Formats: sequence, C-alpha cells, structure tokens
Amino acid sequence: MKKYILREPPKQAALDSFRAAYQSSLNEQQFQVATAPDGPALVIAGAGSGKTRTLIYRLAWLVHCGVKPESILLLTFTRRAAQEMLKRAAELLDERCRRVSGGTFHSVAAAILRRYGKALGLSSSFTILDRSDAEDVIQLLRGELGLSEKGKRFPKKGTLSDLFSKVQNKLLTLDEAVEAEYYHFTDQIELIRSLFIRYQKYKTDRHLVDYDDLLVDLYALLSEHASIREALAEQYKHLLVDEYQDTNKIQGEIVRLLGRDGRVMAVGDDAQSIYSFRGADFQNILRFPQFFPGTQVYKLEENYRSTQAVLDLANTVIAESKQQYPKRLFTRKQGGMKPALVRAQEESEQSRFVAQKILELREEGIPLSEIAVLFRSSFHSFDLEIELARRNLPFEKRGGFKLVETAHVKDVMSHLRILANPSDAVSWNRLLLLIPGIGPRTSQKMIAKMLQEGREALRGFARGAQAEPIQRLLEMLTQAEGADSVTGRIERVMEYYLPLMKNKYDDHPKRTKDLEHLLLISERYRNLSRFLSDLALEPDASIVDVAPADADQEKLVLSTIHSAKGLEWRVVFILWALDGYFPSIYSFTHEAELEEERRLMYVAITRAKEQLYLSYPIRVFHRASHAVLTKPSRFIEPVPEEILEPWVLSEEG
DNA sequence: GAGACCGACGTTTTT
DNA sequence: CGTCGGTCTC
Repeated sequence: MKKYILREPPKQAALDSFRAAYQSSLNEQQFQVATAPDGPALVIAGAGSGKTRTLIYRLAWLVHCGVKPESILLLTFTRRAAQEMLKRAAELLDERCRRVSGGTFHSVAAAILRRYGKALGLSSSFTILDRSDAEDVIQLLRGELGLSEKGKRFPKKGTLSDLFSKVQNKLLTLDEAVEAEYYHFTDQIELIRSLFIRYQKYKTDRHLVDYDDLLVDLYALLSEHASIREALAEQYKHLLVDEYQDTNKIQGEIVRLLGRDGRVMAVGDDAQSIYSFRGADFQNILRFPQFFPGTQVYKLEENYRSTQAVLDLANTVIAESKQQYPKRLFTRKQGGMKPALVRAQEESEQSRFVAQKILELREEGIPLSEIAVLFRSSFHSFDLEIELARRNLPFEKRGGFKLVETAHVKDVMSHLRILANPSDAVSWNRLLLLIPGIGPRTSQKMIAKMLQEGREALRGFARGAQAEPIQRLLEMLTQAEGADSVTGRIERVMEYYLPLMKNKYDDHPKRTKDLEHLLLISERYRNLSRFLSDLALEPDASIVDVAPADADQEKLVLSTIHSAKGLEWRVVFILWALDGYFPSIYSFTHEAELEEERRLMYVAITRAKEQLYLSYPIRVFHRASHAVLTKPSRFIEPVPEEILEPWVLSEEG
C-alpha cells in the first residue's frame, strides 16, 4: 500500500512572519482580511476604513505566500485605481506586486477578447466605440429604418442607446427593459427590436465593439467556451474585485465564471453604490454569498479618515437609508470642526464664499492639493471656475466632458482608427463628412464600396470638386501608415486636418492646443491599437498622467462626486446642496433614485477628513419645471444644529 | 444631395 | 442657452 503524506498547509510559518512584519500597519479586522484563506470572501468596507490599504496588503500576502503576481487579477473601477494600488503595493511591500494583472472590467475584457475573441468570430483588430460613436451608429440606422414619419414618437438615439445598454448590462430581454424603464414606448417595441438587431449586426460586420459588448462578449466567451475559461482560470488563480457595489449583473456573472474555484475576494460598501444609472446593482453584493457558497463575510468598520464631527453628519444622512449590511462606523479622531451649512443669496455669492474660504485656508497653511470642491453635476461648478480664475487659484477639474470626447479630437482619432481597422465605418463616416461637398448620402455610398473593395475604391469618387481633397486624403493615409511611430501618424493626420478644422471652428487656436496635447499623450505609445483602446477605455486618465510638467504647482480639485469616489481631502466643499439640484428634481418621483442620491451625498460627505462645508444658493428658479427652489437638500435639512451648523453670509461694504 | 436656417425642447453621473 | 431635428433652397 502506498503511503501518502498530507502536508500541513504552508500558511502557519508564512502567517507568523507576515504578522511580525506588518501587524502594526493593520488593525485586526484588516489583518484578517489581508490574510484570509483561499475561499470566497466578501469584505464590507465602510467609507474611509482603509479598504485600499487592506487590499494592498492582501496582494502582498498572496505574493508572500508564493502566488505568482501575474496570476492575481485585480479588477477596479478605474484603471488609475488599479495602477495606484499596484504602485503602492510595490513601494510599500514587495516589488513583485507591480506585476499583478489589473484593470477595469472593460479593459481586462478588451485584452482577453483581443487574444481569444476569435472563438466568437471577433477580429483581434476590433475598434471600441465610445458612447457617442455608438449613438452615431444608432442614429444612422434609425434613419435607414424610415422611422422619421411624422406624428410618431420614436425614442431618440440617446434613449435607444441607454435602453440597449440596460439590456446588456442587466441581462434583460428587450421586452423586460422597455417594460421596466420605458413603458411609454411599449407600442413601438417591434421597431425598437429590429433596430437593436440591426445595430448588433452592423457592429459585428465592421469589427466594432461598444462598451457593453466588451462585457457581453467576455461573458459569452467564458460561458460558451469551456477550454478558454479553463485557460483563464489557470492564468488568473486569484481574483480581487474592488467597488463591488457598483458592478452590474453581467459583471457579477463574469466574476462568478472567472472565480469558479472560489478564490475570489470582493470588496465594497452597499452604502456607496452610486452607479445604478449604468446598470449597477448593489444587490450583487448581497447575492455574493449565494453565488459563492461558503463565503466568509468580513467587515471593516473603523474609519481612519474623518473626524467624529464629519462622521456624525455622514451617519445621520445614511441612517435614513435601508442598508442591507448593517455596520457601525466609528473613529478615534474625536471632535473636529462642525460641518457648516452655508446659505448664500445667489450662485455668485456661493462662488465668492468658496473662493475666499479657500484663500483663507491656504493662508492657514493648508495646501491647495488638500482641498476639493465637489458637486452633483459637472456644470454646477461653471460659475466657481470663473471666480477661481479671477483670483488666480489654480484648479484641476475632474468629471464631465473629456478631451477625447471633443469633436476635433474625435475627428483626428477617426483617421487613426481606420488605419487600425479599415472596416470601421463609424470613423470613415466621420472623416468623409469633413470634406466639403460630401454629405451623409455620398459618404454611405463610398463606405459601402470601400468595405467591398478596399480603400482605393475611394478614387472612383474623385471627380469634380472632390477630386483634389480625396486625392489628398488617400495620400495622407498612405503617409501616415508609413510613419514609424504613433506620434508620427498623428502628425501626418494633423497636417491634413488642421486646415479643415480652421474652416470649421472659430475657436481653432484652442482646439489646436488640445491636439498638441494629444500628440504629447501619444508619445508614450508604440502601438496604435493600444493607444486607441486606452483612450476609448479610460478617456481621462491619460490626460491626468501627462501633467508632470506643472505637477509642482499645487492645485485645487473640482470634481463631480462620481469622479471623487475613493478619494479624500482635508477640506471638502459641497456645492449646490439645494433641494432640486441635489437631490436632482428628476429623482423626486422615484424612491430608488432618491435613495441613490442619498448615497451620493454620503459619498461626498465621507471624502472629508477635517473640514466640511455644504453650501446652497437660495431662491433658484428651475426653468424646466417652473419650480422655485428655496430649501437645502432634504438629506441635510432635518439634521440638528449640533451636527450641522448653519452659517449666514454677510458682505462687507 | 448638401448645407443653411428655424423652431422646439430640456437631467445628470461614466466604462 | 445650446443642441437637435425638420424643412427649405441652391
């Protein structure tokens, strides 16, 4: 009989040495999470509870136990978050952590699909469509269907795109999605369905992939191709998912398939779920234990970020919401300045207050980089931006419009995209329409012909006034292809495009600067598809990264609350805490949406470490609804003065 | 078929 | 106030 020796799990010695080295860096709850055994784990991490820190040590622990860094997959909400985490883990603990695989669901999906997508009939040179590209396609098909009959209300491209997105992200049928969100279009559902089918086919035929397709296709790959799933399971032995409360149904399924053997750790906070508009469902976090039987649930409840005074307000605001995982946040930073509720007469007074206060704080020695101004919607800061500029206060704005989404940048990108994917009809259409005399009809004809016969077919259209521009376009494309760098290609495109742009826009000097910025970004890339993918998947990280030139200058941050997720500052201002602005008037009638706005307020408040100012202008007329808004946000209105102190402004002179 | 012009209309957050 | 869609003219 053969004797087989069972070995002790190798963990005890590792645990002892790890504890010796790092115990003082973590509290006991965090330490338990970092060193949790291999099975499925769910970590409910309250705001400011050192979640990132814990994840970093988790990575270190796995590496410490001999797990190959490459076989750990870290899924985060933005790629910046992943890079930041890997960098910190490498600096703090173990250089090998840098080799951990990390990214967003979308970027990881794109990488996997480029490699294995063939199994689904997907070309590896597919182009990623951003939201507005997707809408362009829908618009085109909408026209082709002959839907523009008078009198009939048919959903607009934005609505359709949103609807299709919900179908994909929430794994609904079209009927279910219409029923749930767009009941008033039920009678048009067959037309919508045929448009949806055409849209899918249009993309497939031209190697185009929208954001949702990335997830849907990855899901299909994992669920339908066992061998690929095995290969990926072999490659990624440990799965760490951050911000789990903001995953949607299909992402949940992807995690389930990728983490089949149970080596999955999901981290999140149901109280901070703020992405339901794009299909996120914090029920995912509640269902996790059912997805993964034997799940161990951990909680991080000690807040290290904020003073008790800030936390009191946060707790009061969130207490009204029905949290599913009860937890009690506490801090050892007793006391602190009471959060202020500042009433201003009008928007300009609010702006002046914020600017003046920031100047005072800087006098007191708080650097601008430790101050942030947060708001519900990007446009809420317009007036303040002017005020800050007037007072020479440097700031960086996050959220809202992206450089990559501006028309001129998209114009240039479209020329590059057809080099990477010649069947990218969306880009062809965009760049052909730039040529005077070519409109939608001609453009479609040209594209149809080129899809059959290749780019040179364009010569067949080079007649009359169009002969010369078409000739120049073709020459430029050939030159760009011959260029030896991504930057070189963009330069060729710009030589061609700038004259067109100067004709099209009055403000071309500013736009030229943007394009020069694009050149700068491109210098870091050697591979065109990679450049295009990155810009599509992370439209603003690339901008921030490029800023080292003026990195020495201290800057204030203006940010949407959504973009401030996971970050912290010593002093936080929240603008427009006015009922109707925040929560938005459009959420009033839907309980679930109001609840999400409440969580959004909670996220905003918990960004502050020491000082918090909420302000609202009184007497605001809301045009669309003809309502006069006069009250502070309903989330803070009932808060007692011991917790939120009212301030009234008065002007000198 | 392209592009100028006019009237209607209206949420916002992001991969 | 700015964008969108539809109509009209060249």
